[in-house]
Amino acid sequence: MHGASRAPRSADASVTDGPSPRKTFSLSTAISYPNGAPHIGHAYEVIATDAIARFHRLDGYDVLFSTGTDEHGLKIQQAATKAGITPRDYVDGTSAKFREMADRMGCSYDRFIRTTEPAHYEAAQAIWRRMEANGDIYLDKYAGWYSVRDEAYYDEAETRLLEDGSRRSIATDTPVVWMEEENFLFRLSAYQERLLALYEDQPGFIGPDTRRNEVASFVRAGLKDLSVSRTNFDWGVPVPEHPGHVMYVWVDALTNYLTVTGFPDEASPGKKFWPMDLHVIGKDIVRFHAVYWPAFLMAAGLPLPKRVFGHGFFLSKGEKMSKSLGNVVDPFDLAETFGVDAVRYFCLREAPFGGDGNYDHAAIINRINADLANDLGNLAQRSLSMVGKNCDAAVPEPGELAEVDRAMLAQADALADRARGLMKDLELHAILAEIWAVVAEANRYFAGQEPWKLRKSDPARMNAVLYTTLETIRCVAILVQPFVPGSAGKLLDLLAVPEDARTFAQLGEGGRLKAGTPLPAPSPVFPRFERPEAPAA
RNA sequence: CGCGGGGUGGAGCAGUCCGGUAGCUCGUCAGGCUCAUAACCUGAAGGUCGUUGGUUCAAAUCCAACCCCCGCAACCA
Repeated sequence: MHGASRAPRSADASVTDGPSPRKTFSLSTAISYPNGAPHIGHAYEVIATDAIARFHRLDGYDVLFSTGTDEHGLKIQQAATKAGITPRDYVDGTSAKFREMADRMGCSYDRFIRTTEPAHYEAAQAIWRRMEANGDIYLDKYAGWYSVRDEAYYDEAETRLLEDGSRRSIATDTPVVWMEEENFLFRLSAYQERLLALYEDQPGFIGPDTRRNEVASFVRAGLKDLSVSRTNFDWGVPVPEHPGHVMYVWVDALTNYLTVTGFPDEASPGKKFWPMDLHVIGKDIVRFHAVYWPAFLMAAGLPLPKRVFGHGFFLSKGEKMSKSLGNVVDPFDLAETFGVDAVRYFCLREAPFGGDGNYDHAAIINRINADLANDLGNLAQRSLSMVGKNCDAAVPEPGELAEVDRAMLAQADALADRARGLMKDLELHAILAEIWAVVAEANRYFAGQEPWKLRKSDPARMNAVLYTTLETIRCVAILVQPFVPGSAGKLLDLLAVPEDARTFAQLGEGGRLKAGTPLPAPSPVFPRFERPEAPAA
């Protein structure tokens, strides 16, 4: 049941055998709340996480990459009622769209978790029982002004009375009603010191740094116990032994990360993936992942994830995208217009990972044409077409390499370690910048060596230059696989690099091109994007 | 009163933690090349780094005050 992998994993099959267990790397996106259509933000998160997952797979790790949908809660129940169908039918439809989106974006998740799965109910109830057994969950009567829209209680002072006698929250301006509930509370207040110690001792737990500062100051301001059950609706995971209660959505939702590792089954093959190495989430839900989640896990006596990273948002002309402003960008449209790899490249290159980015058509077109088509695509095309015409369509014999050639290759070979170092800090944009610096260098090298002149004056030298260029492209292509998997694969096809020779272990001396290997006819890998319509106003 | 992010050549950004010739991408202009996807290479123009004051031999970078922009409701990463 667990770990059903749907994406082809060519390289993995051959190396999983053998007695020594490989080092693991497990990571997740947040699970999406499917009460609307997926937009570019969801796409961004799953694309970035996919790139990190692919990077580690290529680097020899045994990877678990999970994503999915968070399907419970009052808002879903209400949306379903409005649509005149059951919550179950409702989420079956909307969850599928999120999964389609991840597929469309070329994401190689190993597990798409839905919180409505039986396995997840079991996990959520198991963690509940553990927290309860630890004495951190207790029953309490609660009364206060409740906002359905916010799913939150407010103190009377946080509300205001309108002229018509109704009451609204001041902060959110949503209607509130007086509610009295018997609720289970989680003893969050007991974890304040331990959480602060966690942030202190494990500075990498929350990233980027600015987010950690925010969270730490929030915790330092004092934590109140958290209401973790609801009785006013029933679309949720039932609280064990208390059929009238369903769990607060965040208890339920956060537990998905355990579910995907097979929790609570001790014998599950996924157990080795807990604790996860990384949760990639939006900056708006850092608090839930960096405060509630570790507190729940501490209460349950379970190990904590290594890192929670809050990425930024893509803004439209500096404004938040929103349905009401009508400036949302549909990921399906984007992929249709520009191609999946172009969208992936843009998202990961345009904004520093962790910071906000700006989306606009001119920017993505510019990236596609300048970086993908002109720099890398054209480098491949100009070198491969020379090889096709002048080297019998096979990898040329390099002969003795000159100093410039070796310097070029040294730069390409140095990329892997630089990339690994930057990946540790999740500097995805910087990895791409480093790779493209080598691409620029390769273009300079090619122009400087003028192989088209050597063709007549010194064919052996031409061969060395072309070989060096092809080899540089090979290294670049292997390294960009996590970011633009489809195009990188095509590029490697053009270089006749076998499917099983495309991991980071084959970078540099580990897998140099063999002279004489026949090459297919070159064709453009990254076409330029030409505006179909007249320049927009 | 608040919390956070930001104000650097035409545009978008890096650099600010650990002061010391202001850098990158795109755009513009000029030149080169012709292998290549009107691509590639070279060079140039263009910024008193929000303002004011302070520390210092030296500040985009440290300190203080101030000004401006954007989030901290909702659908939502």
